[in-house]
Amino acid sequence: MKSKKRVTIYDIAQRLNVTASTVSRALSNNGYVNEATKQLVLKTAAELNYKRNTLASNLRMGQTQTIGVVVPRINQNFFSNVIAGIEAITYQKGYNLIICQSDELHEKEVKCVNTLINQHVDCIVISVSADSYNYDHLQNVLDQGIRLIQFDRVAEELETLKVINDNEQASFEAICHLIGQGYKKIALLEGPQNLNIFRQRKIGYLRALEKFNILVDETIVVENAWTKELGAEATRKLLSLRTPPDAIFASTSDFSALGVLEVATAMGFKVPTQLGICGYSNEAFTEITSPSITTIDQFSVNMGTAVANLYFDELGNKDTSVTPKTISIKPELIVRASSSKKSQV
Amino acid sequence: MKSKKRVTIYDIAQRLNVTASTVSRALSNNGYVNEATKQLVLKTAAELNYKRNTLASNLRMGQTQTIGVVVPRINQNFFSNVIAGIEAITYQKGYNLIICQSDELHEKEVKCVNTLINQHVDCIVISVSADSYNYDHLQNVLDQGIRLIQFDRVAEELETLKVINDNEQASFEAICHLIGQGYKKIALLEGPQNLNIFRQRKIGYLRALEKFNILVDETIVVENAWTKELGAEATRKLLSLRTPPDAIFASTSDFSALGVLEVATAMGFKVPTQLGICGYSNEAFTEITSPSITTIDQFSVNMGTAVANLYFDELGNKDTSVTPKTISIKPELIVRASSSKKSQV
DNA sequence: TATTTTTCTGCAATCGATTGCATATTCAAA
DNA sequence: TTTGAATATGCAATCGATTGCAGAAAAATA
Repeated sequence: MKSKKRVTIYDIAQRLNVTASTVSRALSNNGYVNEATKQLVLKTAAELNYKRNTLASNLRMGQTQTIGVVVPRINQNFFSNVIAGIEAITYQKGYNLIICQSDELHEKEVKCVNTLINQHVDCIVISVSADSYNYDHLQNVLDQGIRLIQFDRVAEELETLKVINDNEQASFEAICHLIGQGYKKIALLEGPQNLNIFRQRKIGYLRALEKFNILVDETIVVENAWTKELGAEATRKLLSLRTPPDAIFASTSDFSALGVLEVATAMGFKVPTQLGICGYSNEAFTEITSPSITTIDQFSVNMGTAVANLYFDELGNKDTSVTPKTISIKPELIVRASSSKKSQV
Repeated sequence: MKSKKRVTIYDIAQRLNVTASTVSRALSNNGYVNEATKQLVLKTAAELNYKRNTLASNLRMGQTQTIGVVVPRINQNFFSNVIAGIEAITYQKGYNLIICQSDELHEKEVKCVNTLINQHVDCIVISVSADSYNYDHLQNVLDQGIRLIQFDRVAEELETLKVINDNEQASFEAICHLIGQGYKKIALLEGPQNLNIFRQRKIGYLRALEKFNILVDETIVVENAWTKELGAEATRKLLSLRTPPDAIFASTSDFSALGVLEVATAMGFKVPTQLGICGYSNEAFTEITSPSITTIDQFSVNMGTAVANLYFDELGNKDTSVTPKTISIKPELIVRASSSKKSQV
């Protein structure tokens, strides 16, 4: 029942007493074809409900008009937005998207990348998983002559096109803002330091402290606090210190910041008067918590369009090697109630 | 620079002085191959960094181990969760996912489906766009011998496998709950009625009213209020009525419910005492608004796994036609503060 | 030892679309 | 009318992997 034989160009050719070559030329608008013949072919193709077999075509042409995307989690806001951004552009160009998710696992990421290579995608777009410990698989992509674009979480040592956020600057500005609001002792919830984004955010934090001659207090810098639960746990400890911090920068995510807010409220700390909070990512919910949470917008959809445009502008059909290039998108600090001590007073 | 020639089975064959047939058999573990030869092939393949060309393989084999997914919006929570669910299963089975987004546009949806057909995906999984006005393109999928599974928003008249939520029942229960809490005049914010899900939710609403002998008041049934803005606008009107409703069921989405909440609060209506609110979808933010919003959880990730499992269990490699079958997932009413009048008093 | 069975490998066709080259036809310029 | 260019179409190879068939070699059985 299933495999009703698909219609091919040979079927059309036979019916019109021409060869497949002619049909192919008519359909692809390539080379000389008599206008009348062409119309006939088109008409017959429509009648027979012909659909081009992209597999065959791609095999012959040596390219697939397909871009493979590997992200840690498809259903994480930031990534699904980036994907949507990529899609907006690739769709216009008639490109397809194969989406893989690494689940933050290096092993799975490697498998995904290999599958994409096997699929002969024209380009692989990736944001690496949190536990990446080497980038051989990405080097491999390059070796196979496949374009590679990294975004957000990137392996800095690989010479590829990259689209990143200026995490350091954003983080720096966030801390400056907190200091400007009068907070004196600012804790940092940091993410896995093997990821560039978290390293950069920490650097921004340190740079801001330095600027204001504040000594770094390692006891209020908490590692790996990047979920709501971990953020909550860290906060419980921080606020139980003899001299607790008066602000917490959840540099990992807004979820973490939410954990901070909930625990702080539960422990009777008034936000923002007794405790300032700043998150990262501008998740939708940050606007509607009470108080609303100060955070950093990453322009995720734009990041996606930037990635796609980069491909078409820089790599597209060019056959030459490409000079590595990094596009940096400036995130925006969004000041909300959770860190507005001055305006509150 | 770019097109470093990829290694093929012929390269391996040449090096070992055998034919491609042997190499193919060795690599695919198919048919007779001398163990020693096989090991040699495997070793050489690894050395040369050989990657199978899936295009060629798929063309020859007539199937792609790929499933195409079409959703209205990739970066909409519900859909990205379903996709994540699908991915979890398909990944285990070694299948690939091509993701398309219809942007709620019928025309684009048709194009996406056609692309997927051209790509010879083994199965298309779709949730139709809001402005679908016919389903020829889906019939076409079937005609091409491609499996089709619909989920959530389905074209009921098409005889395919379907995975849906029991929207009617969920809606019914939500209204019963509101009535049970003492709300007497319950407004409905409804979605586009060409979509099954919104029709069903309305039916559930009507059925619940009927059960309690409440007459339907058409003036408090608002069409197409499925964004936050539209929900807000509708609420502004509803609450300005001479006798405003004392509860609003935003059957379209939690965003709409959020709009309701914001406007109600702004207009000085106390939630839940003066106005009960119930949303739909259990978006993350519903838990952290104040008051938190009563809503309905759709088990979106499960829906994805159900879809994928359905494919492998029912369609997989079977060559027969399939009896249409509908899997209905029971959503769960999550009662929160926004509708808990009794417990408040 | 003769015969059958099993294992191994190669040949060549196949999947469907594309394209360089060759041939044939048309049309226009000389 | 002759010549050259432009137009139309066909032939056959190609992309890379798979597989039915056939022959050869090895192993098992009579």
